Amino acid sequence: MQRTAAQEAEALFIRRWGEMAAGWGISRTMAEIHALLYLTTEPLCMDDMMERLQISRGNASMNLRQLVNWGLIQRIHHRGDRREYFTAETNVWQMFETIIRERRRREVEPIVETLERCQAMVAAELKTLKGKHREDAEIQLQRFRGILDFFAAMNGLSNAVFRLGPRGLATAAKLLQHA
Amino acid sequence: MQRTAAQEAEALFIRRWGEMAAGWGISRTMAEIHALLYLTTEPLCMDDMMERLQISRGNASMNLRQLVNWGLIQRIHHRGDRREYFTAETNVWQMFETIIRERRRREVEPIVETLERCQAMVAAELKTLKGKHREDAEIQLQRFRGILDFFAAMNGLSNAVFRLGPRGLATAAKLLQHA
DNA sequence: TGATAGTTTCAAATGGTTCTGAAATCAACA
DNA sequence: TGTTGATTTCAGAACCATTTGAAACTATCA
Repeated sequence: MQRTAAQEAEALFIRRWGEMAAGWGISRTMAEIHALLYLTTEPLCMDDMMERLQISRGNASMNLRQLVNWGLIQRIHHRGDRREYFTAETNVWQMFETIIRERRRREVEPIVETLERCQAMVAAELKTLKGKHREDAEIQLQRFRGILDFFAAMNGLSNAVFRLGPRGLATAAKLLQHA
Repeated sequence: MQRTAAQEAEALFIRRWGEMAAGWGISRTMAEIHALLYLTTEPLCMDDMMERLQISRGNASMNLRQLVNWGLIQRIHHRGDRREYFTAETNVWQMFETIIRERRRREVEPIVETLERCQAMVAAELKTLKGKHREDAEIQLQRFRGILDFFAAMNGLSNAVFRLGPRGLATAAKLLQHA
């Protein structure tokens, strides 16, 4: 059976999307399922995906659940069909916002909290310190502040871009060209 | 021996920084070494770090090399001392730019290349297709384009922000507030 | 050139994550 | 409520990246 260009392109994209995701701490399979749904117009059921990606039922189930939790795909029920179907968000802009918000919540917030605690700990001890020790503590505080400031600025920027909506990125880039 | 707040804060930050990095596809140890150097004013040698982080010589060597490759830390030689010392970039802004550029080069560029190939493959076949097949192929092309456009906009924005320099992020966010 | 301190390399071990497959559970319908 | 088909769970298997430690290598100095 001759494969069409569309089929080959699909396979190629799915593979690469999975590889890229793996480099960003997202499981290859989760990304592959997402890629498959992103490219497909009709909703797919679990068996479709197991067949297409050659994965086990358990694996499919776990990763589908995660994708739903992230808000990147949706469950769909067809009347008169007991199976569940899934579709992906196809608005890339929306996808991006979802991913950024989730990762911020899961990974950035904990480190910000830690940094604030570190700052507080050292600041509390600062007045009891003298000489070299005091200088060192002050430098350490600067370092913590450096990262905190960065994250704050990053949040500000991403919120501003989100606020601009779907064309936000391009608009923002254009605006900044002339800044 | 009583630990100072500064020492505890250091340990806490190093641990969390490593955990965060692990969630982003960067090895825990690499990030811990980086965190240690980021907080320390004097350059450290390999043995200092092995001791401090409880890691083997080989591990330290490999990760130090990677960090140097990324451009996040520098080798330093002290006259009359055969050992190599290392320091980290402490300008968070610069750090950020370095990381974004590296990851773009390593992870984003390959997927962009793949997407362009996918597009080309499908586009070439498009004129031979009719009816439903043609519609499907057109939708697939839209999906590929969607991601490509997104990456292009993202590149544009990050370049614009880089161009603004150290205060770029904050400036950009402020500008966009009023857009 | 030999001796020594320092660094890199690499095969093997480890540890942690992901995946499988079958049993348990759940939900819809008669 | 029982039957059936779909989904979830989970213990063990498989897999992969990281780490170790020792040997090889390199550079410096006497």
